[in-house]
Amino acid sequence: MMAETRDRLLAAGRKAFAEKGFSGASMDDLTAEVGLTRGALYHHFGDKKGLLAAVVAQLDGEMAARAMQAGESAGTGWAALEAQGAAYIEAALDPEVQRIVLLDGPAVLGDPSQWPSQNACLEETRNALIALSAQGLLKSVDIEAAARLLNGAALNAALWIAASDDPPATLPRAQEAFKVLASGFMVR
Amino acid sequence: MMAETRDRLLAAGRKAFAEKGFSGASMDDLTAEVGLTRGALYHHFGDKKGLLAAVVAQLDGEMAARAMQAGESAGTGWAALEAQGAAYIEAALDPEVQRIVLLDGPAVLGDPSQWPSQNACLEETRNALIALSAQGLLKSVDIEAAARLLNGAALNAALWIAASDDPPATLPRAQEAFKVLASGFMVR
DNA sequence: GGATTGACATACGCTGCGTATGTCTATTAT
DNA sequence: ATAATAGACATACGCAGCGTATGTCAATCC
Repeated sequence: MMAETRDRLLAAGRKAFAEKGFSGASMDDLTAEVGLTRGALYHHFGDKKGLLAAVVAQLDGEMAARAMQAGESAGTGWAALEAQGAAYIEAALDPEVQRIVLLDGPAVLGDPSQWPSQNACLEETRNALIALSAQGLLKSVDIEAAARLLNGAALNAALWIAASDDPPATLPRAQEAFKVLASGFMVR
Repeated sequence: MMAETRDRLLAAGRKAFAEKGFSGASMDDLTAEVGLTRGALYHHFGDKKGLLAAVVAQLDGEMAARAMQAGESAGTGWAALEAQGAAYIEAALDPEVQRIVLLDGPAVLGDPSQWPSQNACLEETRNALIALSAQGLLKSVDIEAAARLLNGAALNAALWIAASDDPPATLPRAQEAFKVLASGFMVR
């Protein structure tokens, strides 16, 4: 019963934050939509930010799962990183992800790498780079820095795509450029 | 007289937004600090978002000026882009820039490329890439996409650096990695 | 010299958050 | 079995903060 209430609030929060943004979402409306009051919300999540953090963690997990799957099915080596980046860009095209994880999340909760959810996507990128390094396919660069830059590039690409006139047409442009850019880390 | 009032409000907004974030900044407090009331603010900027937009435009202009100067003094060719990127990363280390332009700005005003201030830094990067392309030093990539990715990488690097334990030590790691990454766009 | 516009201040209402308090149910202890 | 306690919510309250409507005063235009 209690876990179900939490889930309902989480789902309502996800919807409201995606549609109206963090500051635009009313906790009164949000809770009423699932037949509850603010009392339940503050009991489970502490405050408005707490709910956002929970929603972000959920979305982050889903994104990482997709990226990991994409990386695995692309086999090993350099193709895995490229596939992962492409998947990340695609995931970030989701309006929910965009608004909640990429825009409001950092503004309200601070730098993503400090989140308890520990930015699972960044972790994925790091792992891929480590694997490449072990295979001798990577230039000698700072892994952490490289992962950061790649992630940032992909993230910004997604923002660009979503705001563009024709997202479906922009997507491949970004993904192609990402591959070329990432090749900067490749041994020649 | 009137321009001076506007400037005072702008300065107060810049300070308040930097220190307390957008939602944390009170328009009452902010205006009182320069001996005015909210009436003046709404007269000059329309609403709270209007003030933020004006502050962002100001900061954006300053950043672009610094990046351009760095690019010019680095001479021509590939070094210019690298210097520009490094300057961008450094500029983004400023807490004011960080909080206002990189965090709250996108969350409140939406994608930076849609801002009236037209993200001057992105423009700089684009120009540098065009110059490189004309010199035949650039792989055949989508210029717009490339500029986006480079900018995103630099931006995220800045966020990482600022949140790190030892920013001064992290800075060179990021800048070095940026150079390596950017070389992905270089003809071999 | 009256009318109009611009540059602010003042007053008001409403939304919305967080907290304090109340109620009911389900355990746990005795 | 019942008393006590803790958990899961709802209700009630206070307060900050935004936007708007209205008022005032000076400058300018006709």
